[in-house]
Amino acid sequence: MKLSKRKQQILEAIVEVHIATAEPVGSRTIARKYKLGVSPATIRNEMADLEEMGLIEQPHTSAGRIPSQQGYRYYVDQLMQKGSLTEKEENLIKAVFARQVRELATLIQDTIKLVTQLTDYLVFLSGPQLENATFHQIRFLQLAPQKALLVVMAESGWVESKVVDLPVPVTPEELEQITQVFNSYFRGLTFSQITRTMLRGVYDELTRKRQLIDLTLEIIETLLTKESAEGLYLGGARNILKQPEYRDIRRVRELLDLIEGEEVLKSLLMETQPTGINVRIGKENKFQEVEDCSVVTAVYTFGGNVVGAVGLLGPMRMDYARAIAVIEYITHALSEVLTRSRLL
Amino acid sequence: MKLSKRKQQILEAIVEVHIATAEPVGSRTIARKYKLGVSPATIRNEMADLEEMGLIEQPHTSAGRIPSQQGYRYYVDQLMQKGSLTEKEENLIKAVFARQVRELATLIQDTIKLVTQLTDYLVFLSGPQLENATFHQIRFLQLAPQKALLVVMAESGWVESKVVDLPVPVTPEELEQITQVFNSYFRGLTFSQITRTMLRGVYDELTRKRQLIDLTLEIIETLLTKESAEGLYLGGARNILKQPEYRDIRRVRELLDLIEGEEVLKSLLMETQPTGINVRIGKENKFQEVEDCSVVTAVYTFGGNVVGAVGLLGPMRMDYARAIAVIEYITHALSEVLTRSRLL
DNA sequence: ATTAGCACTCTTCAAAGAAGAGTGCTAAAA
DNA sequence: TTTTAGCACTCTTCTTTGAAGAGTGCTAAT
Repeated sequence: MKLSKRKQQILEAIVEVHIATAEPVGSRTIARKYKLGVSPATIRNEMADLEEMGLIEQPHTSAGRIPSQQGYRYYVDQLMQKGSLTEKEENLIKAVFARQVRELATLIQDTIKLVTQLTDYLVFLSGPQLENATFHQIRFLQLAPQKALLVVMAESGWVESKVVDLPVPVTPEELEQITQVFNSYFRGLTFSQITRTMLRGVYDELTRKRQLIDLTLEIIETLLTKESAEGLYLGGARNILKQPEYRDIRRVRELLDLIEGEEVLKSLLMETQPTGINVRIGKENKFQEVEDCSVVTAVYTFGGNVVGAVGLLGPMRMDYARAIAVIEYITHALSEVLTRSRLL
Repeated sequence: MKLSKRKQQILEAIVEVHIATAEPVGSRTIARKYKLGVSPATIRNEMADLEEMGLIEQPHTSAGRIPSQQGYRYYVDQLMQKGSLTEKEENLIKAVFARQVRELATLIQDTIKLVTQLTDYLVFLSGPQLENATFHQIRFLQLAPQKALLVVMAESGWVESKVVDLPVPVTPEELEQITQVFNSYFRGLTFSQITRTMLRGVYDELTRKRQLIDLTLEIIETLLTKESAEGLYLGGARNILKQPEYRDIRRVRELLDLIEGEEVLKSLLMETQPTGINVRIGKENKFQEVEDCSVVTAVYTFGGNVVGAVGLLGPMRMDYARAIAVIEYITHALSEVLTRSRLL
């Protein structure tokens, strides 16, 4: 779709003013705020054209115009200036991520909180998936005749374990045999090649030399409070109520349904393309539940592999430039911290 | 506070009708629905008395009456008939709890969902605390010169483990030494006596005899997706919007603040008295944030010890009889399942 | 002690009107 | 041919008004 320079300017003005005010934008407002050197009447003519092209629409006969879904799309693809964070904001992010990271769950919660502070949208994040990690080995630690601890290790250094209630009494030799089988068969494969689901990372902080007893004590403590690395993490639900779109309680209800349902948000993260920032506007989303919302997502990585995604959900009238800038910065920072701290 | 039989009947009528309708209750309504054998005028006189005693109040000069906080309290303590679940509802609960429980997290989520279906209030639940469990032993499994898996066991059978990055290279003998120290010093003490925090349970299902390899595979899978046993679990936020009290977006905002804040809800669960059902009405709650809400909580147990609590939060105009019945039934059922399935 | 009757108060709802914003069209100007 | 001033018209929003309804408190009669 080709637009004259002036039509572009007018469309941009409509989108930007509407994003800022949540109100329909009239020809006078544009003439006043953006000095295009033409009168409102001329702008009106152009607006009639833009409406015919489907880029803007009129809520009712005598209101200003609001961008249509396609209008937003054109804006995002062609007109929008790349946004950036203030130095202060970047420093805030760096400060949070510079802290020594003990627990993956803490890191994720901190990230959510951070994004919550930086935007007024719903923040959602999928915990690291380990599908593409490489199996290293398993080990058994027998605890009782019918009870053992199974330890799973990935080549990256990730280790996880779980108690197994054995169906029958088993000798150490039998356990050893199973271990052999696994380790010879699976070494070097990714977990997704072995099973299908794959999550959870473990790591621990370094402490001083001779304080091994203290350390052990501390480990017991953190062990007992450790949190999941799977599933969906959320924040900012309260923020989104600031948006005038959510003045109607029904919209809020739909939003809470979405949040409690989880599946849609998970799918949105799953579908995220690994390259760049994904922007889905209105009905571009496959899910009916979010067809009047927009979603900005991007993946984050560990050692170059995609392991999860972060998303923002807001009204179509979202500040795309800012949302994109925040998601971009955060996913990069998160990838870096994750890789650096070897939490996976 | 002594009330005549008739005043009691009138107060009960006001509370019950108001709970059902969310509207102020007038003298005529009471005369019509409850056959007290007196005219509206008489009821009006009694209502004037009840108002003077602080049990009911008038939103404005010419509206009906609504119960005051003290009115609800009197109702809950003196007038309310004990509620009960329908057979169908009890069967639903039994059906859910009869399923083989693999994961503690799943059990908790199921419980929340259940209560969400049974009431229209916010459901919140604290995961099992293990403070009062008894330490049994620890074990180390060395994974690398500076890396080991620490396994912690409680006498109840609970086991948890975590990878430890050792600050310096350690010999197996040194690890053995530390193990000895811990096991001799701490055996028989509760975790709260040893450290302060204490959570997380692990268990696994029994499978068939020779399928150890399959089992191991499955364990890897579930291990990688295991979830936290700590913290606060929530549900039913969407439900509570059905309450007319939450037609105002500001109330919803406060509610979301409460949910995202978590601290207040956690405190409410912490403060729950171990005996019976706790009902806190309006300002009886210490927290300003919930001073126009009511909270019904009760603890659940494992092997006789209190390990967590379940709560319902709703408007003061809550159906107390039902809320209490649900919480009572659920906490008992949960305690029983937990103990039976040895998840802790 | 109870009740019928009634004046009074307050809320809620709908209708009506005024104000304001913005458009589209026409005819004139550039 | 493009732009613009002018103006009638439409639609929303806000305020006012008035009527209807619910419920009370008081008084006097039962």
